[in-house]
Amino acid sequence: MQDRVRQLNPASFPASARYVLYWAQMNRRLESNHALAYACQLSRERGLPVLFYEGLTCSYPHASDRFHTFLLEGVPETARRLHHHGIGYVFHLRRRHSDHDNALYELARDASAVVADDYPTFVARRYNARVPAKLNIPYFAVDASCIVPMSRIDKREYAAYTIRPKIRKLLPQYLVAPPGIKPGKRFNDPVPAFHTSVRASGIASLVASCEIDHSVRPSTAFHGGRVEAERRLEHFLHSNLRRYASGRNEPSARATSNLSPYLHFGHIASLEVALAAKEYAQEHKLIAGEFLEELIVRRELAFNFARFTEDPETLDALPEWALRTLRQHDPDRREPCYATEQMETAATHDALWNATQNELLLRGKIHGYYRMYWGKKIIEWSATHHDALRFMIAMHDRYALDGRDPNTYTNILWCFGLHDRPWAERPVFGQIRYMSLEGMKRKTGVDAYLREIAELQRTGQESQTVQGELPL
DNA sequence: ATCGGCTCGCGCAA
DNA sequence: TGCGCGAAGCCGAT
Repeated sequence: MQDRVRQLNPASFPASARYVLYWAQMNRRLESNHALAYACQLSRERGLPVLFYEGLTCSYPHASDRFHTFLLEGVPETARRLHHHGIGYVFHLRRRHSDHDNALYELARDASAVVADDYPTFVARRYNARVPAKLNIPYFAVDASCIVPMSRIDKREYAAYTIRPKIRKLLPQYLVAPPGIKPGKRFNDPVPAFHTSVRASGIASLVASCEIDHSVRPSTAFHGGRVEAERRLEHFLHSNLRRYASGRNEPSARATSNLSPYLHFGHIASLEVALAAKEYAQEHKLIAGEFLEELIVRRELAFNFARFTEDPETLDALPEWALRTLRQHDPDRREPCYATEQMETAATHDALWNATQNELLLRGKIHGYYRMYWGKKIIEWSATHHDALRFMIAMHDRYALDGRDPNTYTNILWCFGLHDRPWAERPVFGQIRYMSLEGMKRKTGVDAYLREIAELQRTGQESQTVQGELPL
């Protein structure tokens, strides 16, 4: 556990306190959560109960019905499970910009310590840089997101091939069930007035009452929450794991896990998914290697990148050769060259690209393989490389349920050469790897994907099954 | 249908 | 210091 815990301020424990406070910034689950387990460990050592705090504000960029709905859909189940374990729960919904935004500090006043997520992007990164110094109680950040703790890799890795042997070597030590949730005492205090009770039937009206962007509708495909995450994992294991290796780069086969939104919102842990996939593969004589490579090696490479990068949202983070070649080709003429509105509304000349953009607009996620194509074409059609990067990040921030994640930035910057190698020089891209529509047509079922997305656009409904897949 | 070249630099072996 | 090889490819030659 010590590999996962960092105290981010010099404060010591106060003489008296009412609880240990767990601040669920990213990991909103009870299961397979080293951070919550650490809060429970402290609570046992100090004979205190645990209070689980989760906040949702209207004020972060691109707050919308899509993100609010997904997050709120997880809240009733979280409340139920916490109650069952005797852990207190405060959920604070800041609906208006004028509402008070002091919940964490108010709760910390009666706390013995704060335990938060060690997470290298988005709000958690900013909070962990700012908040600990303002508290006079210990503030611990716990790595509950990676299987091999980020602290075990001591430098920024160059590519998958350099981190892979390190992870393989450490994996036996960490691919094990984490400590359980046993608080030192049951939480019995009344919850503060700013707690918001959420019922599944009330989510739509709650979302409507928030000062957020109501034009970004909830995803057609993904509902949030622990129960939904577990259901998708089961579905993946039974229906898709055996064809993952052959079908993962065939979007119309729908052979991937679709767990990235749940991993990002912390409804499920990659550790649980990995253990479940390994066990299922053993029982059913399958090979889970390719899936585990994606889930562990490449995901943790992304966390390693974000952790060791000053600002993962800029091109500065690229390797020297990529920066050099991009700089050289930035003045190249783009043909066509689209304004961002034209791309955002999926109105380019390229039907496949438009479909990937529509998938993002409607589902809130693009299939991993087509997302590379999506990004490469944005580089090809944007006035500058800087514009291309800004647009890709903005699209994920605004529409993607798996956006703002280390994986997001790594996948986007991969399109600019990160973790990749140079290739034959060409206009606009320089030595950055190029991808073509012809390649996509040759290697994937573009027509089937176009039909699927067109159907989704027409009906607003997901068609439930494809060949080889069991009903969800 | 398949193959090699494209091109840089990391990390290990020596 | 030398050498093998790498997150998803392209392209032209055969």
